[in-house]
Amino acid sequence: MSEGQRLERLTSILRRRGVILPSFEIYGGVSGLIDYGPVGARIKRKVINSWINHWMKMGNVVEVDSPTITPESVLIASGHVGEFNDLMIECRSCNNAFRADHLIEHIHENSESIVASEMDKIINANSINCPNCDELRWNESKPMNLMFKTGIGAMKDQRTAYMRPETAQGMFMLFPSLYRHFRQKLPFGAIQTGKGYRNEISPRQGMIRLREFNMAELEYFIDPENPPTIDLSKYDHKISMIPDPDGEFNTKCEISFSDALDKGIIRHPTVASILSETLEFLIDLGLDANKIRFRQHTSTEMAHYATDCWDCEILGEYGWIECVGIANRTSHDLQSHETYSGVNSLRAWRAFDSPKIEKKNIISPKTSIIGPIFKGEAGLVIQALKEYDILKIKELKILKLSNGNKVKITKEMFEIKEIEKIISGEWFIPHIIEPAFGIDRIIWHLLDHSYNETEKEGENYSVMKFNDLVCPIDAIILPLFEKDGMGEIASKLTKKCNHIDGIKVEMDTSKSIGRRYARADEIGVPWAVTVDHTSLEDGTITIRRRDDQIQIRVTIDEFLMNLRNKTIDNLY
RNA sequence: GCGCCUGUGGUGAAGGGGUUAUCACCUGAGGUUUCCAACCUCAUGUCCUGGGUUCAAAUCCCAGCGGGCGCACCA
Repeated sequence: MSEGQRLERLTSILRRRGVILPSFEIYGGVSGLIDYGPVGARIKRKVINSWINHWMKMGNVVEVDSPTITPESVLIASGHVGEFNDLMIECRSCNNAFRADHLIEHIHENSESIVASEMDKIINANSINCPNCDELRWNESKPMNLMFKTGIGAMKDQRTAYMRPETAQGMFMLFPSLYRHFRQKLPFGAIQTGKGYRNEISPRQGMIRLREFNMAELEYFIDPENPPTIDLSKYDHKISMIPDPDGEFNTKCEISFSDALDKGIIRHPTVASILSETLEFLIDLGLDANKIRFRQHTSTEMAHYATDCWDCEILGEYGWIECVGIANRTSHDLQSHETYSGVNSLRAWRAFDSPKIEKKNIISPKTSIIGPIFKGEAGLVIQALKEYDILKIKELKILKLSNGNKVKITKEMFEIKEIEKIISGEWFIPHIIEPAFGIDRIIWHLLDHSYNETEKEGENYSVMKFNDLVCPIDAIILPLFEKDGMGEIASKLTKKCNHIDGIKVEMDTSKSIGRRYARADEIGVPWAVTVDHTSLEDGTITIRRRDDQIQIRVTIDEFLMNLRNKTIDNLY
């Protein structure tokens, strides 16, 4: 079998067996949109469930669910409206396209905020030639909107909105509610799975770059001064890491998470623990640990606010692909939502170990004297006195009130008092460590790593080696023949299996037994149960293990019990 | 977005102006068969879409849509 075609053979199977298919195909299809068919949707569901269960195990993590339609203001604050509206410009002589702001960044301070018409003027006035062919023949620059725009409300007066480009904003919006839910104690996390939308210029590479995609994100809110430490010893073996090439450790290495943290390659303890949790999740799903690596962003690649970013990359038919991005987003997101919205509820309280006692002098107006003298204006006088600079109070003779009037002040009207203020803590904006998972990319690599091509009696033979966590069908029931009552036993057994929570079983009666095994292997069914003549006599069935084709004979009850407990392996 | 290549049953392919479009596998029905893609009979199903050229288009031309690769973009 030639290596170059493995990708094509795999995609053929995925289509034929209803795993992944192009969407809207009878109308010609739409690039960047895919369907999960009957088999694929089941895999996707199980991957997402595993993901949710994995993070829920932390104990201080809850799931939330927010709208995909997001008002423009939210995305202005998050920076998406700015970032995702870059101007593109095209060279008429060589047809290359460039980001217009990149062409003029050396001559313009704020190159990202220029409108299209002004951009064209600047480029032509400064004779910026095409970096590729050195000609000065540009088309007009056009904004390239990477978000799907929509409007809330049916008539005019619509409020501009976009389909969310990430689920994270929903979690940020819910911070006040999360903070209350967790009894105002950090750290805690919120997870969300769901669709995200990016109107990619050119979706490529099958399901790697989609316009509508499944994402799963955890926002882990922490106190930057008391970052939580999590046990890193779970994964003590060596991990492939590519640290920031501009950093101190600039060579690819095999190192454990705890060593990488000790050496300062990973710059934050919580980031280290999230990296380790991420790896554990991927390996549990069945991805090949040797095809997973962590790559640190260079400082230029990183968003300006982030301090430590890692990509978890997985190797497959398309090379190394980023499947998870893990970032220390610091206080940036909550901070900018506070700034843009004007609220101050996106904060947490940090109690000091012992309350701080602050002593200070204040101006204390003597109201019993001021009142009779100034009558109606007394309130304003008291106010103005309190706000007066205490260092200059001794020279004070004429005081200007907020209504513009000036009044004469004498020493009898106030006194300087020393007061004690007990400060037991402070408000601060929590920092956020965020792992963002591209579920479709992970599923692709799961399919890729699970897909095994072998030969059986001279013929190509395909097996998907899924584990219990992700297999679309837990077992297939096969009556050897559909006569003498074998079919009936099989139907009853199928029904019983499907009544077990979380178990999905199918029956297959058509064609020879070998063909049915092959069909089941192709979509990764781990167990094939055969009802044969012996079953008619003593109620036993045979179980065939997909990965080594070894068969054992057990009673139906034994099978059911072990299927429920996922312990069939123990019968061997 | 641009350039090059490309699109034929569910899958993979042949056919490159001329009757009713071919093949393999798959799928369905029946038969046969005592556990790894067996066999027999029958059946379903296709020229991406829209224009144009022509007496005649799956075939040639143009556009759109989809796919692959490169550039660019994105992460």
